[in-house]
Amino acid sequence: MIFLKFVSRLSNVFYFVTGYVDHCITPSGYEVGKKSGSKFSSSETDYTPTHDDYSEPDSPQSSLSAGYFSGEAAVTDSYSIDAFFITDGRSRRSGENRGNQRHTCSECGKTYATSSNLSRHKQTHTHNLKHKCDVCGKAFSRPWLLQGHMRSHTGEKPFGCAHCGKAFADRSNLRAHMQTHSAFKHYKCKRCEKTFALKSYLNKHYESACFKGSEHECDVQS
DNA sequence: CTGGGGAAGGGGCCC
DNA sequence: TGGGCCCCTTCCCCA
Repeated sequence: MIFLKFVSRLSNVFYFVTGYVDHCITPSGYEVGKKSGSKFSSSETDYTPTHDDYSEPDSPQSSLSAGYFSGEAAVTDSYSIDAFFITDGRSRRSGENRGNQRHTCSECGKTYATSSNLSRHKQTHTHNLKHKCDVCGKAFSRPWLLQGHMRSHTGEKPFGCAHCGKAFADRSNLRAHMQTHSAFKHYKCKRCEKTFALKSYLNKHYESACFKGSEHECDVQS
């Protein structure tokens, strides 16, 4: 069973921020990541924000780096950049090719891969927020949203960057932070050709004077 | 205007 | 059916 799970993760997609090694991080920092066993380098696995091009990993090693930072906040784990950008395969892309019947919401017409997903979605129509914070009273639709919210009260930051030591309460925020370590800026403005490391930066740029009032589309620098 | 981080929402999938 | 974990995305705020 454990082996099957392991194999399953082997087939999962992953991505990696390019340019990081040569342009940004300290050698020692990268070595920490290398210890995780990943053989990938920027030359062989380019991170593509459109997620159109994934490569199969040759090595299953990932997860956590050897580094451990204990800053002001309690950091449970620290993640190297290569380890961090290897997913466990539960990404939204993994089920796209299944071709299963979609489940449609009778209220809004949105479709979902599973009945469970549809059921969960329907809760957003009823506004049934049954997961309530004991501290501030704020309610959430899902338990893990409450968990993440509680970290804002406790100051817990389980996700640490193995390269700079900064810790985050949210994994996605750490992921975004990892991209700031990359010297390559994958998102390019179609009008002025300025490039940005994060898509959100580009979107903000689009809302700036450069692109105000005209059509735009996200372009990815190749 | 850009860069960065915090917080939250919601879909995919597994158990 | 629902919890839990994954992911991406967006919004907001601040330097």
